[in-house]
Amino acid sequence: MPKQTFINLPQEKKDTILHEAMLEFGHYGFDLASIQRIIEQSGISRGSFYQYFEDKTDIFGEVMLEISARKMKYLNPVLEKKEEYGLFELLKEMVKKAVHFGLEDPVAFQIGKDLISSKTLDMKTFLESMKEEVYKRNHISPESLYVKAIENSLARGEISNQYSVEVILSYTMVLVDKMSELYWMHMTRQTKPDKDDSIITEMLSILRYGLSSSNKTS
Amino acid sequence: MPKQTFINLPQEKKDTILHEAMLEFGHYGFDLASIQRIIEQSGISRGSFYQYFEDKTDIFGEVMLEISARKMKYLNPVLEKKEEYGLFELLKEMVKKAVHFGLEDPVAFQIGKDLISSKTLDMKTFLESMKEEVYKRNHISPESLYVKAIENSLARGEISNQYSVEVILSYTMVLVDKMSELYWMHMTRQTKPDKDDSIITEMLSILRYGLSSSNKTS
DNA sequence: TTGCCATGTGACACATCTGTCATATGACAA
DNA sequence: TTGTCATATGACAGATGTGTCACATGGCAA
Repeated sequence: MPKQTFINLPQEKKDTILHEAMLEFGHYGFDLASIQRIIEQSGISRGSFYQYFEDKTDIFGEVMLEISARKMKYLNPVLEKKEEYGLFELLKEMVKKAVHFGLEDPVAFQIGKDLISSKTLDMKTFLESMKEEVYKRNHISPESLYVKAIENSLARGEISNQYSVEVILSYTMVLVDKMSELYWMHMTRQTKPDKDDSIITEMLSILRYGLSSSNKTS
Repeated sequence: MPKQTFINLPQEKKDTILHEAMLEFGHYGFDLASIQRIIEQSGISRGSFYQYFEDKTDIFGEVMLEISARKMKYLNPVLEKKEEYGLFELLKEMVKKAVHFGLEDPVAFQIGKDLISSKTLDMKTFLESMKEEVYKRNHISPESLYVKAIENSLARGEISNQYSVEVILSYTMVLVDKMSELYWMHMTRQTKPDKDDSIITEMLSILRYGLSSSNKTS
């Protein structure tokens, strides 16, 4: 957690520092990110930095919280209606919102995407507790979200009960990632308007048929 | 490429150095790996190291080639019969072999698994050319392998032609990763014998039904 | 034996980074 | 005005890392 000194800072200064830190972490990843460069870019002195934060991990945590807060703004409209969605609609909406977040806030997006791979031993446990914190703040986790949607769809008979929820969940989560990646590539390469989500539709229809009850008797 | 001096070395010494380098890269990843530690562990001097290799990238490349050579030993039995397999059998065999490789050569496995995430800018292009090199040496690439299998299965009517090959390929490759991960976790946590591949079977059957022609008319 | 050449060695120069500390600044209260 | 306290600063110590270079060693050929 940042020190009180940082919290007391005028919002503008806080924003600058966090922004520069985001750029640094996004560009170099955690391990290679340099406090040196962050303070140079932010225009604060070395001494000040250590009066704001304990160390690199500390500011990194703050950056992660900021990013997750921003991302939640995009996801919340979907989450609020989560009871209404079946699994497939939920997946589609989540993918679209995640990518829209990336398009409109690329700096934040970049970090969340592939910063998750540090080799510092302490880092893995730190990231785990980070996730816990984020889930706690937002009263939600991907697992609980998707498990609920899966159970809903099971109850509705949209999904065959021949598969275990664990396997469906794994399947689901890995597809979310892949669909996001493909949709992202599609959205960033095309100059076309926003509307073409045919890639998501196509991948989801494979999933839908794969999980459909009709297989049960085949 | 390593210098001639390294190539001239007695095999035992070469093995020691590459082994220690593998441990180092596996433990710390490329960015945080230290030549210092590699030479300490290998018992060679700093000067010698630079007479063997240009720099860290150089020895890393050699390590990657060694790993891919080892992995190919596991995959080759499958690849030799690739024409005989349909997509689903091929996927199953590839996953099983990849995990068996991991079980029997964990050090090598670890590096291949998640070392692919360096942030050094040059690194991304380096890794790309590395892959090219490996594919060239083995006259194969995952893409070509799976595309062929998909086309075979399409020809046999096992797969509906309502989906594009690109989407099926994406689907396939991401599932290979996930199935490997799950099967790996299963194999490393259980003390049970080797035989239980039910997780793979379950995930593949979702894929099989998802891609099956019968959906076409539904 | 002598001389040559491939190989081995570690001290060294230079760079980068982190975290600390003595000191400066500036605002506000007494 | 003066004293106090939060904040700001950058020089500094200490760690770690890379790549080089002048010199040592040891085997082999003449």
